[in-house]
Amino acid sequence: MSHELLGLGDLDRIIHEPARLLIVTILSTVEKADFLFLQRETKLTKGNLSAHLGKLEEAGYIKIEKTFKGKLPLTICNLTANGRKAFEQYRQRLIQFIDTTSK
Amino acid sequence: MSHELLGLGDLDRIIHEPARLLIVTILSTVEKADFLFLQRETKLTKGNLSAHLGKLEEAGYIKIEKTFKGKLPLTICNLTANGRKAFEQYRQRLIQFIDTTSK
DNA sequence: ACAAACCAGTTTGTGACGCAAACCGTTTTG
DNA sequence: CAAAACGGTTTGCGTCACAAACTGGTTTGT
Repeated sequence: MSHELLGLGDLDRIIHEPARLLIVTILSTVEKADFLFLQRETKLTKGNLSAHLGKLEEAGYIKIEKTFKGKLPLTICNLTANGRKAFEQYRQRLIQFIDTTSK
Repeated sequence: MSHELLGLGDLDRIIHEPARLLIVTILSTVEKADFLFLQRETKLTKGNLSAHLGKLEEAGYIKIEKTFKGKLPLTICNLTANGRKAFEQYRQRLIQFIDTTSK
């Protein structure tokens, strides 16, 4: 078993964090989600969710659009092309890991 | 997609850390490994490796045996039953995640 | 009309963590 | 007998995840 092959060394830490992996996974199925929807689905606190969204945006993995629904603020997120690519690559690494460790 | 099903909420953080995942994966194939062997395989610094081994031991996932090879200290590690179980459970969660996200 | 409660988030504080550099006691080498 | 090497451990530091506190605005109650 080559440990280079395991590819664990260069796992994307942005996506590796479980809370963010969950967010990204959700976004990968839905192409638009507002803050409160994400909060309900992830069960994260607002503060926590806000921070993770900030990191994902800063990494260029999601786009955050701030608008209004009536008079209330509304934050809408969607995966960018880079985000989708990073997610897919992360999944591939997991698959590779699982595959390598199952023999 | 139920996010409960993704099981990302209760990923074992001890094992989730890539460096430790690598260590545990190696130990799962070898049933005994000394410090320097692990260092060569993981390419971690000594300090880093020492700290991670400490956490794994504290978690009850590995047993650390300190002996001597001739006159030099020799640290030998092996996975405990709990460690093996935790590793297998972690792999199962990854498999479940991959499976859930591939449809 | 004015306070109290609510909404949709952001900022702050804190404890834990990952990492490498510095260190330590011992042993071999020049 | 210095000095470098061995086999690690401890320290220091920047970063992070998390929840509590806060903010700016809106609705509700009286």
